[in-house]
Formats: sequence, C-alpha cells, structure tokens
Amino acid sequence: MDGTPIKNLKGVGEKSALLYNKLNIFTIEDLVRFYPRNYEIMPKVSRINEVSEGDTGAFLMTISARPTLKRVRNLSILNVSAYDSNAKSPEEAVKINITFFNMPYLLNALKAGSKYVFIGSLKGKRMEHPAIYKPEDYYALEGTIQPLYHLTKGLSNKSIKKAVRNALDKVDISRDFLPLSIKEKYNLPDFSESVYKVHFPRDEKELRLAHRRLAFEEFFYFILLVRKNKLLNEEHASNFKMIETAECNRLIEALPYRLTDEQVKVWDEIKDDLSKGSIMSRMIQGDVGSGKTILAFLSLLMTVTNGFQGALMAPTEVLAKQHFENLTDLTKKYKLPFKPVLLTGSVTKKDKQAIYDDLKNGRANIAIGTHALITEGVTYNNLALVITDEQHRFGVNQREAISLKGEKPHILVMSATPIPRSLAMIVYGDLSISRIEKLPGNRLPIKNAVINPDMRPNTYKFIAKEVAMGHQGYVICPLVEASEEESAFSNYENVKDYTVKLKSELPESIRISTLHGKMKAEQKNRIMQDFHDGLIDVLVSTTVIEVGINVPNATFMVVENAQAFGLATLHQLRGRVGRSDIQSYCVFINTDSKGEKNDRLEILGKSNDGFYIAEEDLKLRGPGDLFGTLQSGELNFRIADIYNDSAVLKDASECVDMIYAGKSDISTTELPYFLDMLEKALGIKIDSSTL
DNA sequence: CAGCTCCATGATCATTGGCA
DNA sequence: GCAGTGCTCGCATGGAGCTG
DNA sequence: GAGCACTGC
Repeated sequence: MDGTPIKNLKGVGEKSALLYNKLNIFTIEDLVRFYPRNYEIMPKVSRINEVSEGDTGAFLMTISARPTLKRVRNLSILNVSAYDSNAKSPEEAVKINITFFNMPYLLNALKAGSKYVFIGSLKGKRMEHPAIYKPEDYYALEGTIQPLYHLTKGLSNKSIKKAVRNALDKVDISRDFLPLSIKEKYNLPDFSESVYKVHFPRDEKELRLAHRRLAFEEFFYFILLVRKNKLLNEEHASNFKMIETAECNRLIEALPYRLTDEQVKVWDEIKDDLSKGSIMSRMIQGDVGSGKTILAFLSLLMTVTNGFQGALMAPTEVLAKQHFENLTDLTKKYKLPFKPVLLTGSVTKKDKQAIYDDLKNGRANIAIGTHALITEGVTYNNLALVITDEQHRFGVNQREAISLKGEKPHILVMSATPIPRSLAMIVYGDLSISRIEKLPGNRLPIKNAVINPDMRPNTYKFIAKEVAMGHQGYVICPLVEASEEESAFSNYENVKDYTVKLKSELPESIRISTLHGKMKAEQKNRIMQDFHDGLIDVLVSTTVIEVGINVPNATFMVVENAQAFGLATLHQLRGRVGRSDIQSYCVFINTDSKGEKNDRLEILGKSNDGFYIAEEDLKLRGPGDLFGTLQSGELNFRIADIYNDSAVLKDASECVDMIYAGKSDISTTELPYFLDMLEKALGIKIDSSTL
C-alpha cells in the first residue's frame, strides 16, 4: 500500500500534517484507514411547515436583506432574515430569522437575494447556527450518508473529509489480504471498495456491507494471532515446572472461610497447569467479589514455594497498592514466605533502583505493580508466573510481549468483565478459561426489583426501614445537576435536587450526603471515608462511586431512571451492594414512559450473574445496532466491535477454524500467496501441510 | 490533576394570543 | 527559500467525561 | 484570518 507521508497530499501542509499526527495519522494509508467515528444522514430539502418543531431539516431559503451585525461585549451576533425560496411570491413566503454567533465574516458572505440551503432545527421561526450550503452543492448531498471523523483542535470534519477523498483517489489499495475463496464464501466485497464505501457509502446497505468486510478482516487476523499464541504456548515446554507444596494447603486450611466448590475446582486446574510442564495461559473470569484474588495469591504462593518469582499486574496504581497491602497482611498473618515489592509509576527513581536490584538478585520474590512491571527494564531472577488483574487493558499483543520477554513465564489473567461465553471462547482463544459463577457461600444473592415511578413512595419507606436497621445504601442518579434547557436528559433525576427531595421525604434523623464526579478528589475521598465509617446513611451519587469501594454494611441501592444506563453499568453498580452476609436489595426505577427498555431491566431483575446478563444483552441487540457505540476499555479494534459485530466475529472464527482444520476452500493457486502474506505481514506461520 | 475532545450554548426587542 | 496572490474553510467558551 | 498551492524570484 502507500506509506507516503500525509504531507504529500494536496491540501495538507506542515501545520495540518502535525495535527494529523496527533490523530495517529502519518501516512496516506493511515488516513485512508482512519474510519469514521459515526455518520450523519443529510436530510432532504423540505418546506418549513413540513418539518415539526425541534427536528432538523434542510430548507432552501433566500436571503431577504443584508444581515445585521451586533456586538455585545465579546460576542458578535449576526442576524439574517430569509424566506422560503419555494413560495409563490416573496410576500406570502414564510420568513425566518437566522442567528450566528461569532461569525462576523458571514456578513459579506451571505448576500441579499441569493439562495442557500440551511440545515438546522427550527425554534418557532428562528434558527441558530444552521450549516450553510450552496444549493447546487447540497442537492448532490441530499439523502446521502456522510462520515463524521474524530477531530482534534484545528482540524475540521470538512477538511478531513476532503483529505480522505483525495487520499482515496491517490492511494493504491488494490491489495487484498483475504483470499478470494473466503470473500466469496462469506460474501465480502473487495478491500479497496470497502474502504472507499466505509467513508462514502451511497446508502446504508453499502455501508453495512463495507463495515462487515473490514470488521471481518480485522477479526480474522486477530484470531489468527490468538491462534498462533495458543500454539506457541502449547508447543513450548515450561522451564518452571512446579510441584504442589504443603504451604498452599496450609493456607487454605487456615483461612477464616472455606473455598467454594468452584474456587477449589479452578485451583485444581491451576495447580495442574503449573505442574504439568507446559506453559500455563489461563484466564479466570468471575464477577467482582467472586474470590479470584485468593486464587491469585495461592498461585503466587505455589510459585514462591517452588523457589521462583511471581508478578502481579493491576490496571491502576490504586489497585496495585491494594493488592500489595492485602498480600502483605496475608503474609504477616499466616507467616507466608512472600517477600513482595511494590513497583508503580510513582515510586522514586532511587527506590526503583533498589527494587530492581532486589528482583534481579532474587531478594524479592513477588513484584506487584502496574504495567511498569514488564515494560520498563526490569529484569527478574527467575520469573515463573505473571498474573494480570483486569485483562482488558492488556490485549493479545501484551500477552505476546510477556511471553517474549526472556524465559516464558506462566500466565494467569483475572477478569471481571462479563463477556458472553460464546465470544470469550473466540477472543480469548489462546487462554484456557475458568469461570467462577457463584459467589462465596456467605453472600446472599441480591434481591432485585424493577419498578415504576409511582412506586417511589414505597421505595422511600423501604430506605427508611433499612436505615432504621442500621444499614446504609446508595441512590444513583444519571445527572449531576439540572440542566437549564430541555434536552433528551432533562427528565432525568440529578444528584443535587434529588438529595434535597430525599431529605424532605425521609425522616430527619437519616443522614444523606452526595457524591459526584465534579467534586474535588479530596472532598470525594472524605465523603467516601465518612460513608465507610458509617457517618452517612444514604449516599446520593452519580455513577462515579469508585469501583473497588467496599462497604459491606451497604445493603440497598436505588437506581433512578435506570433505563438510561447500559446493562453493564447497572450490573457494575449493583456490585457495590451485597458484599456481606446481610441481605441486600437493588431497586431499578424505570421512568421510560413507553416502557421500551423494560426488557433489559427485566434481565437485571432476574439475575445477578454478570455472564448471564452479558449473554442476554447480546441477544437483545439487533443485528448491527447503530454504528459508533464503541465499547470503552474492551478489546479495541480499529473498526470492529465484538458486541455489535458479534455475528462477523463468529464467521471469522469459523473461517480460521476451517483453515487450521485443513478444510478451507482456499484454492491451491492462491494458497502460497496467502501463506506468504501471513508470514510477511503478520509473522504468522501456518504449517501448509495441515491445509 | 492536567489535558483533550465533544457538545451545547450564546442577546434582545417585538410580536402574538389568550384571558380577565 | 521567500514574498505575493488567490483559494478554501472558518466561532469561542465552559462543562462533561475520558486518559495519562 | 490561517494554511496551502502556486507563481515568480
């Protein structure tokens, strides 16, 4: 393809090249593969009275007089009056007023008598900031789907669009990484065509097809990589073969609780992996609170007692510190042979050096920290086990990086991200998966209720009752404070007003406080601390309540406007209660008048199992719900999304399976080319004798 | 905490229509 | 490399939410 | 008005 620098494109000079660099675009190819973030449909031109109040429309208007320009302090205001160009006579034409702020140059651009298409929403007979098109330009765009790109300050959507168009003309994207037979089988268009159409589709059908094609390719190569990792690990004997040690059993016996059957089962699997002589790559999936951490500690214990080192990586410093403290406590309490060090970004250089030394000569046998554990120049004496907590930040490539780092350690991944089983098997295909589905025995399942707004009084009574029993709880609202203007969210409850409301609804003795993202960190911490110490009974909050915050005495949660949240978020939120042996409750208030999203809430009402919820959630999605709902944090693909494109993911997986099973229809003529390409482009080797 | 992107917002007078 | 011309595209600010 | 292409030096 084309590695020519972006600067060589017409219209892109020094300055904008730098801006493109900010978006990670350096070459023309990068630009061409800078896929839209979303799309907009250009409305068809209509008459004023054909569009209902508040909706966006396109109107052909004639400017009736030279615009007027006013200044108020630093604000320049431009008013334009225009009338419907299609009216039989100017006298009876509908007149509207259009306002632009801070765009004084339009004064001379919009000439009296000339016609333009304005796109915007009418408020009565006024519009603010419509987009302006010359009629002849707009008729070419009418009804089309236009791309919306990620921007950076200084680059407009328009300029990127233009640059992409140029680039598409210029660059040669005739290469195609998918063999013909596969394309035919799965009905996938050519690469070049797809790239073009994902930017500039003629209609939705074309867009979907192009998107599917590109997603397929992305998944396809991803899965090949995963597969390669899997083989790599299976093939190689481990240098760290372990044996079961008495210490582990001693710890299990000494713990104040018993491991659940599932935990025992997973522990057996881990022991087996570690002792059988090949490299372990295992993932433990389990909801928050399912008891993964103790299994991680046990694995580390086994490693240490075998005379090796272990590392535990957490996604954030805070979590790393928590792990470190927990492990240190455990070490003291049960006299375990751990000699842990904490290694995070904020450790000073001097201390770091000492830690490096300890790890290198083996004086420390456990390293706990963030990403820094593997990326920086840390060397270990005999690192045998790497555990990563919260997989999602460490993709396959990192997994590969870990195993490439000198001696290949065993890898254990812990994840609380509930991914439907069917998808997990594909995406984590290089890992053996263990699941912990039941919560530890002393935890009672949370009782859920999905209710209508008119049940609120009962809810308040319920809150009062719980508090009277000495319990605490949360009330979650979608917004921080009321927005002045009406918008899609204006009907939602907000933290500030709701606190006031609750105070009046509940007995005065109940201590209510608020927490939201706009507060200073220090203030937030204090409130969390107070809540933790039982000085607050009810905490009204947005979704900021820290993940990992653990207040066992919190037994109830009320979620206002529950339908406004995603299932995953709600499930995550609910995880804040039910953290002890006291019965906990979660109330979802559904204020959706049409009752449309009830399905999703019903799922939550029915089950506390994150995996079940994820599975059902997936079923509820239509084939390809809107584009542009990128899951954050999840395995990030350029264009594909494992949820929205789950069908494509399955196709691609099946396709790779066929290839490995030697059942692919790749013709013998293109096979060598395909294998060659795989190896050169991606370093993936497939033994051609299996094909 | 900082830095960034996205998104909504931004100023009146005058006019209008319903109701006491 | 620099100066001059003519082209296209162009707002500024603050809160919200995300990431390093 | 900023950036850019293009021209002419």
